[in-house]
Amino acid sequence: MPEREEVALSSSLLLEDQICFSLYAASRSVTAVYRPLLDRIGLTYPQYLVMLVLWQDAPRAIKDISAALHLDYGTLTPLLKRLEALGHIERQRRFDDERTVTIRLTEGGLTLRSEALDVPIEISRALGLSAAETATLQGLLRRVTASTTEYAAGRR
Amino acid sequence: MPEREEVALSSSLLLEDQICFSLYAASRSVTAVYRPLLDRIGLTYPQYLVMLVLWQDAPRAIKDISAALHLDYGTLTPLLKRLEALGHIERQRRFDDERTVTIRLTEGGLTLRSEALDVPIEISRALGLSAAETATLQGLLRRVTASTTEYAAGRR
DNA sequence: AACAATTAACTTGTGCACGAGTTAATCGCC
DNA sequence: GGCGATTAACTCGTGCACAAGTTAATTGTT
Repeated sequence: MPEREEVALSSSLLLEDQICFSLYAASRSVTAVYRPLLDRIGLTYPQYLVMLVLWQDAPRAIKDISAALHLDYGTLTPLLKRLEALGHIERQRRFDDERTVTIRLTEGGLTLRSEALDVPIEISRALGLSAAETATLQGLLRRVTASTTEYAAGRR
Repeated sequence: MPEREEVALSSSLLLEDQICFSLYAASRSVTAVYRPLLDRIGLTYPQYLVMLVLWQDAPRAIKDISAALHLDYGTLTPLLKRLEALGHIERQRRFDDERTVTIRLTEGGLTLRSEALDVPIEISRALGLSAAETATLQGLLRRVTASTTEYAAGRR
């Protein structure tokens, strides 16, 4: 077979062998399921994630939202301004530390939560996994995130 | 406990319960590991995916690249123009069907492959999973992609 | 042969992600 | 108490993703 090159087993460059591609494809495909559901309440997927963080515990500093979602200010600052324009949140400088901006939920932002309650149900249906499989997947994904985060930190 | 609302078990809005977030976080974290590796050969991660597709089988129509990566023309057209500007690919209208644009590898695009050979090795090291775990993860991710794709198609 | 429908690719506009550089407030240290 | 270092947030520029609309070539139907 002269037209097929010999490569080391663990270094295949075939697309379907790359875990990264499965991850990337799955992530985009799941986000695509969220889109029409979130359209109904007027949020994008990253905006929904920020609201999840705030519904869990608000008011919070932007720094804390950043840490929870692993997103930097360059992403969050404009996103939070859009959420503010939508009337879901308010930003406020802290008295005792003028560097910090605190994000609080408005009345509207709080009541939006009840409209989002059925989103996770619909999503878990779309994933088509059993509870056990979901748990396995989540465990593996968390380990991947932890390993790669540490790996990246080690190269800094 | 009056300050903690009662919610149905399967519809938690807690961030850490959302599989989607684990998926989103893992995908971005893995891409972050690729970034410095791909910087060395001057590619972004999506550009690298396109090159993987082409190294596997070129020349190909843009339509085929789109199908392989589940990316639409709005993403691919400018990306391919950048790869062309880098000298890795060439675009060419097909004689027998003037609608189709065929993408072929240049000499430079072909030799780039050898420089990319050690990327997957480094990545699999960074993931920190055994071969068996990697296989399990990939299997679950593929099922998620298949289920969600079908689910989205059913709502069209 | 004529023409409606489909198809491949492109364009435009919006919203992430992220790197790099900037600003202003606070902290640490002498 | 003063001053360099750090920190929180912002800004700017690039490159995806994706929806929606456009264009030109091809196909299918009569």
